[in-house]
Formats: sequence, structure tokens, C-alpha cells
Amino acid sequence: MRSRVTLADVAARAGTSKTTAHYVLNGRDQEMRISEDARQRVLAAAGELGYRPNLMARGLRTDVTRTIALITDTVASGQFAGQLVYGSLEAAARHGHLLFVCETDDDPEIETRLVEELLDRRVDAFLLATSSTREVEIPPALEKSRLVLLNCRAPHTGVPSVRPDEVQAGHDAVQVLLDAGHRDGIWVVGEAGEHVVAGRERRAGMRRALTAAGVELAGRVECHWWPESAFEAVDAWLAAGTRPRALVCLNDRVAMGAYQALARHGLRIPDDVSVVSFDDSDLASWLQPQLTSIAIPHYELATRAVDLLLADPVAEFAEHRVPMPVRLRDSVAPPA
Amino acid sequence: MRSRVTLADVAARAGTSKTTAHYVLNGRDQEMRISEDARQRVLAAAGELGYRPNLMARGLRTDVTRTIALITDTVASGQFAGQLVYGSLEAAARHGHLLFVCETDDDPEIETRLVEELLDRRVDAFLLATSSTREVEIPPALEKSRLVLLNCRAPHTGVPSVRPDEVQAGHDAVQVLLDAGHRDGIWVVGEAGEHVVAGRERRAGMRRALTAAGVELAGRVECHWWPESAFEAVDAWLAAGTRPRALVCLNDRVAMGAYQALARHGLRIPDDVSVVSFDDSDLASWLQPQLTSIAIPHYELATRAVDLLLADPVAEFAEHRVPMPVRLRDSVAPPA
DNA sequence: ATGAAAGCGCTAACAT
DNA sequence: ATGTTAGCGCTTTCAT
Repeated sequence: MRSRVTLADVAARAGTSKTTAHYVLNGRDQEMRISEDARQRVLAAAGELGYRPNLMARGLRTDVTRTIALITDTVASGQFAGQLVYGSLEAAARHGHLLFVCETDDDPEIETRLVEELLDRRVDAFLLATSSTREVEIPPALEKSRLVLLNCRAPHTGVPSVRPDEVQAGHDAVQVLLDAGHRDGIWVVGEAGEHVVAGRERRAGMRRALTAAGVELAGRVECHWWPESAFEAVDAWLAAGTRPRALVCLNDRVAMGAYQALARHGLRIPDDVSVVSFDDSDLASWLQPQLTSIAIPHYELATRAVDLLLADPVAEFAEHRVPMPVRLRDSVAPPA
Repeated sequence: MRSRVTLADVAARAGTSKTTAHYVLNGRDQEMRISEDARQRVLAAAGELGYRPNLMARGLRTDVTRTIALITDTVASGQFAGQLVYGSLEAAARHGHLLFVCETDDDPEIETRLVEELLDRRVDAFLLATSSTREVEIPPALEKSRLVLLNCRAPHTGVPSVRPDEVQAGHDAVQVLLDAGHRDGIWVVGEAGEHVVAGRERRAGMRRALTAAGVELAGRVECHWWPESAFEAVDAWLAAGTRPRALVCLNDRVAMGAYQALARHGLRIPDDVSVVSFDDSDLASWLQPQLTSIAIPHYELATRAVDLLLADPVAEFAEHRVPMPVRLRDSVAPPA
């Protein structure tokens, strides 16, 4: 049994031509003025035989496969894979498409090979996603394909992109502290490197909020985006005698390290020190007290990107910014 | 430009028939005794034109697409998505296949619809994965497809499965404590429900190790598999005066809750209480002290499953058990 | 209102 | 050793 029921089988059973069967099964019977009688017979035949069109054959004729590809650098292996893939999945399904997932390991050669394989299979459209916000080159082979960028952008190419609104997020993080009454002793904890776009944008937003309120940042604690690094940095800094009133941690893992250091020095959250953070990963609600964090809306980002990708007609160029929701929890209190 | 360079173009440029071009491009020139001259011309033509076969057309003829599907219940949205998808990706690429990722949300109707869509596109083989170990029904439509089960099994169906060796893991967790010299005050923290297969198997393994050493479990603390639940349970239990020497937590999140409760009662890890756990999630190395945990080898599970799926000839039936590696860290010490 | 036939790009059985 | 030809299952133009 090489193949299942074909259109020819349905037509034969209905006593019509393939053409007639085709039109009714593709909802073009009105347009083609197929008789009600023929319509019924085709529908019945298709139902009885359990007819399903062979999408390879259709694709060969029409060059549409109703498949899209999510090409990521190192996203799929990272901690946020879940929501990103899940969002793409949900949106793709909503549009009647299936999703190929690929990972390039950040290797242009692998990327090229993958794109070729995808194109060989006539994938309809592509999502290019990066784990950290940055600028990317569009693989030449994709130049004439439908394409949306996720978390990255390709300047001057006219390729639409979807990114979290990190600037607003930075603003909101500081605003949470301001709203609680903090004006002094607000420190930033995290990586200063200007090459980390998300960090840079968050800091820009923070500055805006601070300036608007006429408040000065007390300073910055340098560390990498991991609990251990954050613990060591904050620990050493507290040991040196600094007494902060509020910490803006550049992500939840940094916040976790800060929690550990604060605890070690007998400082209580939020009574002695308030903490806000970014990511709203699972960690945020696992920490004690639960951490107020600005969420990265992975699911939203992905669905927006796919909706854009599959929009009809093709969505016009834009750099979309998805808001990052503030998740208020228990790590912020008014200054003592 | 509907289509790219076709085999006919290559043949024309090489001055041969499509057949000849086909044979050399598919490495069957020896077998077909194509002349060296023709071979060279075809290869040159293909190279110059940048020929790539249209896999839709090939698939229509041969019914092979070099694609596989990973169908998960709620895995893709869960925290372990990354390594599972990544492993499948890596292995699929190694076999020259592309990967469709799907999620059923544990809804049989969605599953049926998804399987149909996949079959419509002539996917070569299927991976059925569940987030928690359990028994599953094989969707009827998949009965005659290549299929491997990941983390689940379908008794009496002859469908191969790949699962973590939870029993051995349970044994190993206890053995870590035994090796450190613990014989008294060993408690298990987690969910007792016999319906959680992983928990049941882990406990069976633990019993085996205990029995072999002639050691008795001190008891069990009941809680759900989350930090907050674990914190509350352990906290209440410590408040009641119990003083454990070692804790076997049924996963890292439970361990995190236990850490918090232990800290609250002034009990130090590992000096006062040793802790071992399961999962080896990121958390394990973020906690202080770093947590000794038995890893769930998601990446390994996925690659094994795909290798089995794409084995040639078809792999024979077996219930494969992948070892769960012990990650020794700093949360275990000899009893004081 | 319905059907015959061509053709998408490839593979393979069958000539020569 | 190479070419001719007939499909795979579908869509669509063109006849009737």
C-alpha cells in the first residue's frame, strides 16, 4: 500500500471527474457551479473513503507546503526554549501550518546548510530568532523568502522584526522602586558591557525614569549574568560596608545571587533591601520572598512573529516592540 | 520565478538525458556505468547552475521526505524543552533529517489532528514524548508508521521506548548518602502518590539500596513537586522538632524548598543535613551549597530515540533505559 | 456544469 | 552506456 486514498478514488466512487471532486473538496463548488447532487456525492465519497489530500503532490503543483521554519541560534537549547517554541507552535497551528525547528549553534555554515535543506523542502516562510538581542545578517538564500526576525534586527533590509520593549522595561523596573518611595541607595547589579543590547536598553530606560523623577542612581555592581558571579560581587561589596536600599538586578539569576549575598549579611528582603529584576523566569516565584520581575514575553513574541509572518497580505515593514509585563511580587517595600 | 534550477536544466547543460544526470547526482554512476566524461559534465553543470533537487517532487515519487516529527504532550512548554528538542535536532541533522515539533496539550483530539497533518505531509517517522513517565495509547493513524516512544511506553504494542533508568537513579541517590556514611535519619521528601511513575520507580530503587545496606529509612515528608509546597512541608516538620541527618528530595525544586526551610531553622547544609536530589536542573548549581543531583539525561534520551527511529534496518523492539548520571556537588557530607 | 489533459520535478522500468 | 517514457497525486486551463 504505497499510498492512501487519492482524489481519483474519490472521483471514481462519486461518479465524477477529478476536476469536479477537486472543486467541491476545495470549497470552490459555488464558484464553479457544481450541482448540489454532484457535491453531495463527492462529499459522501470522500467521507466514506477517509480521503486526505497528499500535500506533497499539492505542493509540487502549487509550491505551497503550509510549513514554516523556526531557525534559532542557541535558543532551543537555552532555558527559554519552551515558551518560544510553544508560542510559534500555537500560532502556526492557528494558521494551519506545521513548524520545523532548527538550531544553528551560531555557526554560519550550519545555518547555510539548514536553510538549503529547508528551501529544498519548499518551506513557506522563516522565523529567524536569536537568544540575545542583536543585529544579524540575512542568509543570502533567504533574501526572497518570507521572513520575520525574532529578538534581532537586520538594519536596512526591510525585514520586519519583533523584540521585547527593553527600554520601557528598564523604565518600569525603576518606576516600581520609585512608586514604593525609594529615592536613595538604588543600585544596579549586572553586566555593564555595552555590547549586551538588552542590558544597554534596560539601562537607558532606567535612566529615563530616574531623570524624570530627579533621582540619582547610587551606583552599579559589576557581575556576570549568573547567580554565582552575582553572589560573589554583591557579597564582596556588602563586606566592604555598602548598605543599599534597593537593587535592580539585570536578570533573575543575578537576583538569586544577590538574595544569597544579602541573606549572608543578615539583610532582609524587602524590609532592609528591595529587589526588582528582569525575566520573570520560574525562579522569580520560587525565591523567598517571591521576586518582582519584569517578564520577557517569549510566548507573545513568538505568536506575534508568526502572525506577522503568515499575515495576508504580507505585513509591511516594522520593528515591533512587545511590552514586557511587570510581575509585582513580594520583594519590594517602602524604604524603612 | 516559480522554481529553481531543475534536473532537466542540468541535463540540458551537460548534454545528457535526465536519467544520466539523475544517476550521477545520486551517486549511482558506478552501478549504471556512466562514462567518466558524462559524469564530469553533469557534475560541472550542476555546480555551475547551483542545482538542488526539489524534495517535494522526489517525495511524491519515492514517498520519503527525510523529515521526522517530535510529538509531545506538554514537553515543549515545560522547563526541559531545551535539551529534549536540542537532542532530537542534533540526531535528526546527523541523519540528514529535518524535525517537525508539535505539542498536543494532552488533548487526544489535537493529537489526532496533528498526526493527520503530519501524515498528509508524508513525515517519515514519529517520536512520541511525554513530560512525565507514563503509559500511552498509540494513535490508530500511527499504527503502521515508524515510531519510538520517549519517556512513555505502550505495553503489548511492540513499539520501542526510551526512558531514564529511574530505579537505578533511586538506588544511586541513596548510595551517595550511604557512601558518605549515613545510616540514620535519612528522610525522603516529595510526593508519595503511586501514580507518579518516576517517583514510584525512584523509591523502589532507593528501597533496594537501603535493604542491601541493611539501613532503614527514617521516614517521609509529603509535599508536591514545587519549592513552596516543599518549604511549607519541611518547615512545619522541622518546627515539630524532627532533626534529620539527610534528605532525599524527589526533585531539585523540592530541594530548593527544603534548603529554604533548613536555612530558616538554622540547619546548615551539608554540615547538619545532607541533601541529594533528582533532575540536575540549572537550579542545582545555582543553589548554595551546590546541590548533588541525579540528572535526567534529556539530551541523551532524545538522541537515543532518534537514532533508534532512523536506524537501518528498523531497530527491533526494546524498552531502552538510559542511565541517569550522578552529579556530585557540595550538599552531602558525612554525618557529624 | 462537467471532463480531458497537461504538467509540477523527480525516479525507475524499459528500451536501445 | 544512455535515452525514452510513464507515472507519483494534485491543480488548472481549456473544451464541451
